[in-house]
Amino acid sequence: MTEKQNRIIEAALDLFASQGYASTSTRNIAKKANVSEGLIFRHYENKEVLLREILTKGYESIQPKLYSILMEVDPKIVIDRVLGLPLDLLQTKTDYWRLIFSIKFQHLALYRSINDDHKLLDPLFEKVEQALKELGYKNPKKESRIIFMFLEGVSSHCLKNGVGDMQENVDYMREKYLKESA
Amino acid sequence: MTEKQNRIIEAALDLFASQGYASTSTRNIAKKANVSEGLIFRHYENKEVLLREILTKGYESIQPKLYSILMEVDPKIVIDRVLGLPLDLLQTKTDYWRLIFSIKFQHLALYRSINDDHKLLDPLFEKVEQALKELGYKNPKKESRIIFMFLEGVSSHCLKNGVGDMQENVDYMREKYLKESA
DNA sequence: TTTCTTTGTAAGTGATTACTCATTTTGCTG
DNA sequence: CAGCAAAATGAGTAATCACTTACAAAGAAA
Repeated sequence: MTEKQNRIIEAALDLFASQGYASTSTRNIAKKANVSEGLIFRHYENKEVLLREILTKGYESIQPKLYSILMEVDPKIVIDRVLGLPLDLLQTKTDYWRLIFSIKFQHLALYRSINDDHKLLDPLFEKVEQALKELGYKNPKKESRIIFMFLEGVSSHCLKNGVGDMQENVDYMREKYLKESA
Repeated sequence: MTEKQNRIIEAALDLFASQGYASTSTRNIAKKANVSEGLIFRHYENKEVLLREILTKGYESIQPKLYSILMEVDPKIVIDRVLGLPLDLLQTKTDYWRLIFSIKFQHLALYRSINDDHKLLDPLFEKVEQALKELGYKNPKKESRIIFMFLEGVSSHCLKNGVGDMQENVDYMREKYLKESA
């Protein structure tokens, strides 16, 4: 990876995340990265390949976090960590997380083909289900679904309205699921 | 509203929802609506005005549902109806609902200016909070936030993966909040 | 130095974009 | 029927799009 290649990736991620993939021109990416437009196509076959490269790199950058949760044995810590994920990713990987959400709705076919490669949250789902089971929940599968729908909602909400006081709500969710095991 | 005007609105909603606003050309809208491209600009100043018109009409079409919930006095029915909203809107107003979600992330400024005009779910939030209070919940505000994050997650999830067995999860949520008032 | 490959640029390409405009058709009113 | 305004068209516009191509630096190995 040359330095200019890095600048292209960073500029494209920034623009894709803030304006959307379709509304971002390769011309503007080149301008922001301070390289010639032709260089983009030397390194990346076309605009979509560039997007896939960005998504793959983004996924790789958050994988350690997912993996460390999957290795956790204490069920309470599993729940605690999973509930903290959206706000964590939102603050440390803002652009990547925003890009993921915008791709979902406007380039569904593309999103699915990418999601087949790196299934982001699927393994976590089973992990949470198992953790809830160990904590004595009667319906671990359905409780797990509720938690994941809640987390998807938190991500979606914060991306458009900002984080605000969402930490409080996540903490309340933590109390709910960790103190009153039922 | 002429008939051709209606065809333009319908074609544009269909294409905006399935391909995204930015990737949909006025040329294709005209072709799908079977009208000349110029006619679009006779009725709508530009592409963005057309989008706003679509969003306003969509909002008006779901307003009766929101209003009937706001008029409901039985707190249990309020919760029940609100929890049913996403799957209801997803099946009866699919394109509009998909469009709303896609606009959120890729045209945030536009979405905010629209959301200022017709605040979709804000009044419902207070209604749910009040209902939970009446049902004896100790933290009605935070429980209400959980419900709305859950609903946003359900909408988001179903738009990309289909409804699937989501009805079960919504029903489980109903049980949770209606049977064990706490 | 010579040769070769990689990295990079600048000026293009045809296709497509949102939008305009001159003109014609349509439908209504007196 | 005449007269007129609104509805509708289709051929335009300049600008922008993703992408190509011809060519120049730059670096490494001989």
